[in-house]
Amino acid sequence: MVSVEGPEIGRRGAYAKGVARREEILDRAIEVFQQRGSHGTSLRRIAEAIGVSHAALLHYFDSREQLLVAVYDRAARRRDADPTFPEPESAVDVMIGAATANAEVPGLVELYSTLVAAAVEAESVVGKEYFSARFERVRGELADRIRQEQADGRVRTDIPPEHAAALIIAASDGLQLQWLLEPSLELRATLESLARVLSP
Amino acid sequence: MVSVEGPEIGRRGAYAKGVARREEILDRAIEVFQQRGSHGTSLRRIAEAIGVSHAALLHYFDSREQLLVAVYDRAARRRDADPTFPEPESAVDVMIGAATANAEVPGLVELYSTLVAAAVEAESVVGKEYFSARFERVRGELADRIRQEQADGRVRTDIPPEHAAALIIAASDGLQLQWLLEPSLELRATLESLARVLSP
DNA sequence: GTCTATACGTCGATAGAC
DNA sequence: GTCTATCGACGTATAGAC
Repeated sequence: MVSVEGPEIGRRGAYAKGVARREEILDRAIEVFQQRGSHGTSLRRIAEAIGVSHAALLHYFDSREQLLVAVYDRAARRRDADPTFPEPESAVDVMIGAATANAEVPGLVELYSTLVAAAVEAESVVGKEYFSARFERVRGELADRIRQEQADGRVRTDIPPEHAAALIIAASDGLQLQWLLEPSLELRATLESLARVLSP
Repeated sequence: MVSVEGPEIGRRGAYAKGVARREEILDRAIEVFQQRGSHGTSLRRIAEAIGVSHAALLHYFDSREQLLVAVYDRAARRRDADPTFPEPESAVDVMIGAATANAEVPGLVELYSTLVAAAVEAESVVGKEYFSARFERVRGELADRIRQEQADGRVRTDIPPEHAAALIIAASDGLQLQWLLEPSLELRATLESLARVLSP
């Protein structure tokens, strides 16, 4: 899982449909995923937890996948906006911060993994668009940071910034998966080892 | 996706049920996934492609998930046994070889991603067991290799072998996901950059 | 705009006949 | 060993109440 903003998901027009109610639903849905992960999160069960019919959810979202992406997007924005979060000092710190924050909400990491896996399938439209854009944006931002850090002599210069960016994201995502299956894995320390080999 | 062997999946007893027929089914199913990825691979559609009823598949496999894991396992064993595969020179080469071989069968990478994502969910029993064991085994094997390479002065010694092993797997898996969403990503070159920063 | 009711087709899984 | 029949749950779609 990975940080950063972008245009909001699944809002058809600026004020199409009840924005407040929509966000209320997303907030309730976030709680559901925090509690249950991706298990038992059919449209019908989410609707039940919120206290509406499943058809009501489809009044605000075109499909289950769009709802799930919107849930993840809102949860990610909220985390990125968290003021208690220390400003990261380096590109790797960005991912260490995000990954260790995620470690406290495994349900949302599950949601992220599920959605990315679904996004690579041919029939995924919303997810493919969202995560393609997200990966590209985060890679670009990290690459910019790394370029600057290389200029400052804080990162080795024998690796292209784009490679370093893609590797940092991949390591973070991949390690979180391994950690979900084996919680004794040293998530933070392993990412710090990556930071070490990237420094000159 | 990642290499290496282990005990076979979902075989109840040594010669329980028709082993030959079972393997026949798996081979046909591998073709289905190579062609369609994970899309359109319900039990019923796989059964249709093979020419049997979906209930017949459940005669050989306890559940759809078990079938899928067995399909992936068989495909992975076959690739690992491929004699045209050059013997890897280093731990990172192991993953570079596997990742670039996978690049020719995106359908099986999709299957892998889907299964790992499903394995982290609470209701997954077969998948959780299989991929936990697989990750642990591959981490152990890579860590052994890296320990040796550190002793030989071919890998920097300021990173614990276990961290390097987990990072190499994570980078390989995570990059394959990014590559599926953005095929212009330089999969092989990026992994080679990882090899470079790991060398002294 | 918000929502319920309802129906359609598909899914994984099970039971039992041949 | 393989089938058909059937089950409950699912995502999606539509009609229409308020």
